[in-house]
Amino acid sequence: MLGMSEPVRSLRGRLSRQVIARAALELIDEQGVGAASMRSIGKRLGVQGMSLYKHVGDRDGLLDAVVELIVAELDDDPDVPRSAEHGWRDYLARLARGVRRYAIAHPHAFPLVATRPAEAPWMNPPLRSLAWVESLLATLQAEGFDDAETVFAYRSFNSFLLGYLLMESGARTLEHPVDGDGSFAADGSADPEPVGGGLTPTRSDAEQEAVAEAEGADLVDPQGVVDADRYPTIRRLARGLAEDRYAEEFERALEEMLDGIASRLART
Amino acid sequence: MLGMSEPVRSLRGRLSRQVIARAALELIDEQGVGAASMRSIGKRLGVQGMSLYKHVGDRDGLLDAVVELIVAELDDDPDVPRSAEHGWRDYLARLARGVRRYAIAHPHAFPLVATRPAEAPWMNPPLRSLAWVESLLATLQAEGFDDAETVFAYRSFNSFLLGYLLMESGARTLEHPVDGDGSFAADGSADPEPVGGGLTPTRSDAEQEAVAEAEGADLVDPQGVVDADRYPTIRRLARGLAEDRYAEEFERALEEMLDGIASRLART
DNA sequence: CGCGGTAGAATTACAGTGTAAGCCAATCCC
DNA sequence: GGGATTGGCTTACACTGTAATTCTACCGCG
Repeated sequence: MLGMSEPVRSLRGRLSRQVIARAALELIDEQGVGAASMRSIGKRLGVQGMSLYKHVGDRDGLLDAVVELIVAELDDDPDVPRSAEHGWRDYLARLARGVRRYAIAHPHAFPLVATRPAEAPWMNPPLRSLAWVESLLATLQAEGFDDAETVFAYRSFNSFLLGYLLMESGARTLEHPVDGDGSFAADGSADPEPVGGGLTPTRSDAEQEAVAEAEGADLVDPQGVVDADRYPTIRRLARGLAEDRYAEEFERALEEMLDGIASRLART
Repeated sequence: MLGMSEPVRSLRGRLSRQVIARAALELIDEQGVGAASMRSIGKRLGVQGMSLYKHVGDRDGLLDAVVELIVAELDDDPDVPRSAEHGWRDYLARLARGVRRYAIAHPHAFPLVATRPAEAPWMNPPLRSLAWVESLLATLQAEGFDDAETVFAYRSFNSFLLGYLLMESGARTLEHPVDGDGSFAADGSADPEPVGGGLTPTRSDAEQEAVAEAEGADLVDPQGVVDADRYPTIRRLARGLAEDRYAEEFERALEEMLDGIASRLART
């Protein structure tokens, strides 16, 4: 038709599990997981939302694809080793740093990696792929770990990274907010009569809530300043607690975790 | 009206943030977080769904209330100490065991405790309440910890519990499934062309996916049996990896974490 | 060159979700 | 008693995931 430069040119075949996951991850990074709806992902790809189902099957499938995509960043990370050329400590340390890199790259998505149900009880975050788990286990065994030591190291590795990085990415998320969990940001009203008494040693249970001086209650004002009378220690340590020492602390905690594994080796 | 024994008797005042959170937590425990919608919670309380908004303000508020409720189980736990009568090690260990108790009591809800955005960057899971954080920090200081040591111990405590318990509750969740994340269970079709190449050292990026022998791909069959050719180490260690040694391992890992704090104390 | 067959995107439709707005009755306080 | 207020009810709407169906551009074949 004469002036029509590009009459849309057929979207056929432009979609795939991979490009969908990529688009979803972008949305999550920019606006939180709640923003990644089928329709919004479709829109970003110039496609109709329902079309995604041919490739991901399901919303759960979509999220699984996102998790795979994130974990797959390890494959492209040049500092992550394929085998223990410089010993198991170096191997595990580099791998751990690779995991931290992707966790920091996707603070809004990391909780997904950490909490999505696994395909088997031993297939734990943050590796979450048969290939990487096999690689880790086989590498340790090649380094002389026996079965029990290997399992021990695997669990130490997982739970250390999970805990540390969830803490770190949780704190970082607060600095780049976006919205709670999905849906839309509600105005910050609040003033929430807290549900638990809070450390009072009363062990009763029912019918005694009465009035209970429920006024000021646990509260952190918008600036993050806490009631100095009730929480003096927090108040005093607040600055130190908020300080970003995550990088060095990670290195130190990592070494400590590796020491734990080493001492377990020495013990047998 | 003669025969009308109880003409409904006015639901007025029966609702509160607390009873709502309780109902929501029951639903979550039984059927996963996705099952706890405003309307379904309302139904369980014999109430209209919209009525909840007068008490929780928001869905986020609801989830926060659930988290508060769970953490508040520490208040009623007779084995959780209020102060370090038997030294800081005993104090931290008992507190940690209390946290583990509520994590195990609510495996479907624990990810909420672990990942819900905090009110301040230093207010980390799994304690999540000013009262408990204040208690922990003050107790340590009373035991002679200086500021840096206190912060260090706080972080170690948090990230250890977060990691270990998320791993454990994740594995346990697989044994008591229910449904992925919300919505309804999709039939277990799958066969998902994996999104990442998986450990291949190729660093290209685009246009080379071609066919890529994408057949068998990373797969764990319904019985949890893996391809023994491709993943021999996993296959061999599978039994050991799946074994439930969480209780003893927790105790050992806990001691190790406490050792880390102790050695940090000694170093100054 | 044409011509199914088919894969993959579009369309329609529906139940379920969070929540804004307004209503109305029960309760409380004077 | 009689407002005022509280708290549950109703209605309504935009948005979600997804089942079912239709359309259409492309592929391999003759």
